[in-house]
Amino acid sequence: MVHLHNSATGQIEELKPIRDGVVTMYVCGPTVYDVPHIGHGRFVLVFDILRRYLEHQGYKVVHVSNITDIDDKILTRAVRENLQPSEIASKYEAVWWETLEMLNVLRPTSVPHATQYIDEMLGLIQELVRREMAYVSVDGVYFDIAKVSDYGLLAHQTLDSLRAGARIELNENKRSPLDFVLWKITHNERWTWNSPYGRGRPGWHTECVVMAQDLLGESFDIHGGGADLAFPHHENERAQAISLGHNFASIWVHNGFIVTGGEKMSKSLENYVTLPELVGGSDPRSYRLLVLQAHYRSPLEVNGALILDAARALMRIDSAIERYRRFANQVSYTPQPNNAMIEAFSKHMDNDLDTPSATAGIFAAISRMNGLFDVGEVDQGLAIGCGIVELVSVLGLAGITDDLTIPSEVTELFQKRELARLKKDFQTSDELRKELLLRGWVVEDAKSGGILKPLREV
RNA sequence: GGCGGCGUGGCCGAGUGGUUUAGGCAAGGGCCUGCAAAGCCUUGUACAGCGGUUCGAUUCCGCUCGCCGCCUCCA
Repeated sequence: MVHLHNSATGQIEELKPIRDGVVTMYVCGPTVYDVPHIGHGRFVLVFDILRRYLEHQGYKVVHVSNITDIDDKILTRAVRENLQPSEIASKYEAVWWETLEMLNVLRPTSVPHATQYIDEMLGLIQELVRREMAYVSVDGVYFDIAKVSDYGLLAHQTLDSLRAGARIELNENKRSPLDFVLWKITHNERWTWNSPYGRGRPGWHTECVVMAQDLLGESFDIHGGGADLAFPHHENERAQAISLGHNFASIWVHNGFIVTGGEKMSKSLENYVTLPELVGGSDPRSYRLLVLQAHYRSPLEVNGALILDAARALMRIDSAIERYRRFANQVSYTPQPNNAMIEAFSKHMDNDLDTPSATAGIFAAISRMNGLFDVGEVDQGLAIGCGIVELVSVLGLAGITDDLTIPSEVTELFQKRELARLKKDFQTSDELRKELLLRGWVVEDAKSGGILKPLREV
């Protein structure tokens, strides 16, 4: 049974899908006005891992993640780059998907765009106004948070303490500083839509409510995003949905931040690193492993040295899997995974996605498998190795170069070296080994003969 | 000011009232090897400080110090 921490209750709760066998999950996606940074990478990886695990457990996962393609930041950027806002959005959305592909992140099952939902948003706003949950002011339509009795649920604060701490500029047009805009009336701006309230554009908090409910229904299982989205974004989404009498999300899942030098990574500081920079410089799986080795709700330190550490750890996984395959090719049966290890893995993952323990289990299994192969216990080693392959794949860590082809000149050089080595002509064999290394191939001499492996740069 | 979290061995990072105190990387030693690589074995005796509860606390409680996040756009 999968259990997850619910930000709404502060408790770890059992995931009880509304529909048997199907998990409906909405994850707040990016506003596409710039290249994604490693913070985006974390939330994407965390929810990708959750999804892969749920699918491994036999659930069908309906995974919706939006693209916010209308926002003040996009407009600002459009001016700066001298492009249309829609051009900015599609440009950075393209970068977004390219980067996620490098990270081996599964595409959501649906990717709604805010601009495709303007009519639906207006419909929701009108309904909120009709129910007197929202009011029309001179510069827009505002949601009246005082009408929601448990406003502050996700912030874990009372209305009074939220009010006391509010740092929002006073706005004469709002009844409470915490009221948020549903429809922003803007004249003389190029990217606006008609509405009963005047030309303008929707507020950010409305789009996710509309899109989530359109694609997942009035109630769904998981709503996720970064920890900073809990308040006010998710609070405000929830306020709108429950104002319509809907249950909305059952479990709210929020991931922790990326920190560098102990501080939250942000654009205003110099600790800002873009995702393409990070994953482009080395094996993109390194970042995924780093994310896996910390709990998703903890802050996570990321820097170049740690990425290198993870890359080395990845080599351990890869060479273990290569070793498993060599042994698997020598037996006449198809190995089956060791059950105990799969069960232990699931037990950890079921416990609020305890990926640190789950990955530790994989590394422990690698040691065991190697030990078994070392002493000739091939069958037991294969069962464990088979489990390793399965679990590594569940976590999205499977190597990209699994089915590698060896160029014929490399094979030739390798065979020459084997011969030289058999003749104990170590000088020649060492030269050939160097030659192969220059071509990107490593030779390891085992008892049974040389093994050719692609060179992995760290 | 309000709310929440954290301080673990060289680094990252889990976890737990006491049996073997994860895991990764790095470091030392050993085995294997023509050399290497990979692998295996092994060492490090960590839990901010001060009190309290307890037979026993890193783990529970209190206080102190330090750090961080949210309360505004933000993954």
